[in-house]
Formats: sequence, C-alpha cells, structure tokens
Amino acid sequence: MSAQPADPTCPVARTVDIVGDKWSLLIIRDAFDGIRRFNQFQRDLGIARNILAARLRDLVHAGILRVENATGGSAYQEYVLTDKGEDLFDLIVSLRQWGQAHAFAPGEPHSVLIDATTGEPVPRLSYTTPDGGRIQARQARVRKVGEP
Amino acid sequence: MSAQPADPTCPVARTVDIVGDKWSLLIIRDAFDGIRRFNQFQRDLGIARNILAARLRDLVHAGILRVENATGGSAYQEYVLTDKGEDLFDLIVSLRQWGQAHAFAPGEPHSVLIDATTGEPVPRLSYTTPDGGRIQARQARVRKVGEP
DNA sequence: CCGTATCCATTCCGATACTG
DNA sequence: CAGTATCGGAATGGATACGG
Repeated sequence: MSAQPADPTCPVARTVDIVGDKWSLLIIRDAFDGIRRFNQFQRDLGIARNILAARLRDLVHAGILRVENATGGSAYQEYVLTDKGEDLFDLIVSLRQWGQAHAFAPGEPHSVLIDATTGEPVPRLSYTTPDGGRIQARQARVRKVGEP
Repeated sequence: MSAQPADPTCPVARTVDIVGDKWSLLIIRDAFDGIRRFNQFQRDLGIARNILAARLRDLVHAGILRVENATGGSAYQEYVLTDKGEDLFDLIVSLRQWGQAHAFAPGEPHSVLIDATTGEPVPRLSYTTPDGGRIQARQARVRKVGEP
C-alpha cells in the first residue's frame, strides 16, 4: 500500500500496509461471505470498477486471494481466499465484534455471524491462550526486537 | 471516513468506516503502546502534522481517544484510549498475529507482545466461545437481518 | 459477464512555514 | 511542544465508455 512501513519490525504495521484499507477489508469480508465474482463485489460494495480491479490485483499479488476458473463451461475467473487469506478470519471477527458493541444504537438491527453446522448465532468470541487464559489490554506490552 | 457505509447493517462495514484507515490503526496501536502526546505520535509514525491532527480529532470525535490534561505543571494535552478505544485491543491483536504469521520471512525479527505481569511473551491467542469452543472460517456464515 | 481505459473531481498526504 | 495554514503532487474515487 505505502512505500515504507512506519516501523519495519512491527507486525501491526506490516499487516496494515497490506490490508489496512477500507476497500481491501470490505473485499475480504465479502470473500468470507462467499462472494467470488467481479461484478458481485462491484455491486455489493458500490465500488468503482477501476478501484476494484486494482484492489483485487493487489490482494492476489499479496497471496490473500487466488484466481480460479469458474466451474462449468464459462471461462470466467473467480476470486477465492487462499489459506493465507482465510487466516484473516480473526481480523474480520474483530472488526465485526467491535462494530456490534460500539457502532450500533441499542436495538438497531445488524447482521450476525451464524455457525453453519448448528445454525445458531455465534456467541461473543474472546481471545484466549492455549491453556485458556485471557490477556487484557492493560497487561500487555510490546517488546521491541533487541530489547532485553 | 466516508459518507455512506457500503452495507449499513454490517458491523464490519461500520467499524471499517471508523477505523479502517492506515493512520488511524497505527495511531491506535501507538496508543496501546503508551504513546500519548502529539509529537510522540508524529515522530513515531512519520506522519504529516496536519494529517495527524485531523486523525486525532476524528478519533476523539468517535469516542476512541479522549483528551486529557498532562500531569504536572504543563498545560499540554494528551490523548488516551477510552474504554471504547481499549476494546479495539482484539483488533490490534488480530493485525499483529496475522502479520507475525504471514508478513515476515522465517527468522526475520519483529516486535512481540509481552505479558506485563509475568514478562513472558504472550502465546498465540485464538478466539473461543464462552464455553471454550472454536469457530473456523469455513463454519461461519453471515445472516443478514430479516432473514429467517 | 469481465474487465480495462479514460476523464475529472475530490481527497490525501507530505513538506514547510507560522503562531501560541 | 502543540497545533494551524497553505501548497503542490499523488492517489483515490465515481462515471462512463470501450473491447474480450
């Protein structure tokens, strides 16, 4: 996205540089929702076609989307998430959960995440360590590389 | 950020509209790292001063940062995360974890998250339901409001 | 249907200078 | 130190038109 990440050793900065853009994030969201074709993205997002083409190209180049030939006789292409792209699921979940909590008036309707196997709404997810522990923002510090 | 969210019922779109911007995300990251003053942000990010002023204003207006009088005799102001802003911790963690996994070459050094109480690096966090379950991307679907 | 190309307006951004 | 003001270049964005 930009020439120089602010801090080249910070993983947050690296990620922001790759997907830290309104349209990229919404395209990825759509991809998780099963959208695969150019015009589907275009209509769903209301994005200009030239911008969409540029973003799709960048995301493919970044290894987040992959171009696939459509099933059936048509020669048209589709854009699907790679494994690297699917690993952005947590990021989209984070965006979704914060929005649900802080960007809607009480009682205002919004879309929700559904467990496809049970059909039930997914409850609020929280980050846990492998042994079930939690980390609060206040407990966490960033250690720069090279520091003791 | 923009006038019209693509889909007004989607929490992802709402969040992206508020913080889905390179500089906003990096400012929030810095705020979690304890940066509080205008010139600290400016030097750390290398951002233009007028852009920084605009972003800080927007983030304060969005209720993510709050202006506080600096301690001590100085009359200078500081920018600190509100509770709403601290709830973006998971989002920053998501950015960080994806970057660590996918945006660095093997062995390339990067900053890490540290548990402030133990001093130990925070292990890989994963999203779990309140009863300890996990949700994979493939299992999840978005149900639009109004759908059965 | 899938893109690319072009035009034009708007915004963004960085650099610099300036004020309290 | 903490901003505001301005300026010019670059990127973004929307609309439309065009070819595979």
